[in-house]
Amino acid sequence: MPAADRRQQIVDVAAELFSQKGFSGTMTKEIADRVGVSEAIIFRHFESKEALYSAILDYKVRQTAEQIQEHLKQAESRKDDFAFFRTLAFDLLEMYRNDPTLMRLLMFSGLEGHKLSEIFFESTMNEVRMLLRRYVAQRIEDGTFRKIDPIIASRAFGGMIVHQVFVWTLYKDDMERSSAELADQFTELFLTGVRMTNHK
Amino acid sequence: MPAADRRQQIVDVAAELFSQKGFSGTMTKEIADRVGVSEAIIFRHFESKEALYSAILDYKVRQTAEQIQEHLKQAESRKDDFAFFRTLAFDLLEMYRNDPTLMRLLMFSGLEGHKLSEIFFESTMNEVRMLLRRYVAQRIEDGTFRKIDPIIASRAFGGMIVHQVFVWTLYKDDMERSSAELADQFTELFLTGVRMTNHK
DNA sequence: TTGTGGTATGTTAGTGCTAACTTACTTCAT
DNA sequence: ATGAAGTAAGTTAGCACTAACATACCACAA
Repeated sequence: MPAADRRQQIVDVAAELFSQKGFSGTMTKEIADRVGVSEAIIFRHFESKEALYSAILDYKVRQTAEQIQEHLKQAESRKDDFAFFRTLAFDLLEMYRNDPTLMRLLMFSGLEGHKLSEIFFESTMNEVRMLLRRYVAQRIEDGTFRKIDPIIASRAFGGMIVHQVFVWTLYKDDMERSSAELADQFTELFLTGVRMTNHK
Repeated sequence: MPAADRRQQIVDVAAELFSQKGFSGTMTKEIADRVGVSEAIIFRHFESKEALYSAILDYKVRQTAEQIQEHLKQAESRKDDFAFFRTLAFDLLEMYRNDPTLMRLLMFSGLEGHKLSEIFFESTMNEVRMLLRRYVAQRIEDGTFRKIDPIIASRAFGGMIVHQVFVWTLYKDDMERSSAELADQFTELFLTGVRMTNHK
């Protein structure tokens, strides 16, 4: 098998394992076995276990960052408030639902204090936060939203989404709701909550 | 030092370490050093590292469960909606803020699939969820709240709170807001969002 | 065509260290 | 002098990582 393919294969398998058991809970031997190859091969492609872990996070973080950028653009192009928030919510929910490994990797590495996850939170996630804050601030100026704290309001909305992902990630969920339903209801609740009361 | 005291001391120190680095990231030697005692002492008090970990989770989970019960009771005794939700939000925010180790332990053990954290999520946290759902359902029946899905609405409110805790736990926060401010705004946003629009 | 070297991909069988856990012994208060 | 509290010094197993060797494939000069 050509080197590039094998490398990618190792990354895929290892991502799965690291996301299940964290960095120190995963053994290189196990990765090798799962790939169906001897342990030495791992170390031909990656300098160390640490380097492999970084490569995985880097890969996942890049991939996710791209997707999120896309979604942000799409959301920004929406003209009405409902479409804006609902698109954002739906896309993020779907993204994590389709790839649960990402959230687990981010949580593990966040807890373990790995740099790449910090970078992710401080760059990509920050863009999401900022977009939300700007949007809310703008609508307050417009007089459409009440005079709330845009930072807290943004966090409230983000919280609904992230927490749902959190629940999906950590426990077997006790409610069966589609991303669409959740996005609809979260958005409606939020918009009703922040709009001027005399507004339709 | 009497056995009971030493035991408690070990639990305290180990809780701190496990919450910082997870189960497999923490070494028994390190715990012993931090306690200022030889490693063998750890194993006189606990059968294994695993047993120590379970003891810690058990201790923390019980302690937290009690606190939460209290808070739920207090919240339930509140007559008006604002007081109910705001009390719940504030108490939970403060609880985790005062003891960040708990959230980290729960997250680590949740990710690692430890039983006790499952139990916690399925018993104590479930009570919180159920209380919220019942309350919301009741208010919908009363005609005070709009005909929303009580389960989703509860999750939305819970999400605001838990996510805030999540942010405090994982990243240096970029916003400085007190639990009181957050509780106020979350509650107001939520209540405005779910109430009948023609209601004051 | 064929032999020859070179390179890429792989394996086996370690090495050395670390970390959980143990044993055999010491100290000391009652 | 007995039992509770503690220690020093292992033992064992596992894990990251490596060295040495094996095989397949390919380019190309004879």
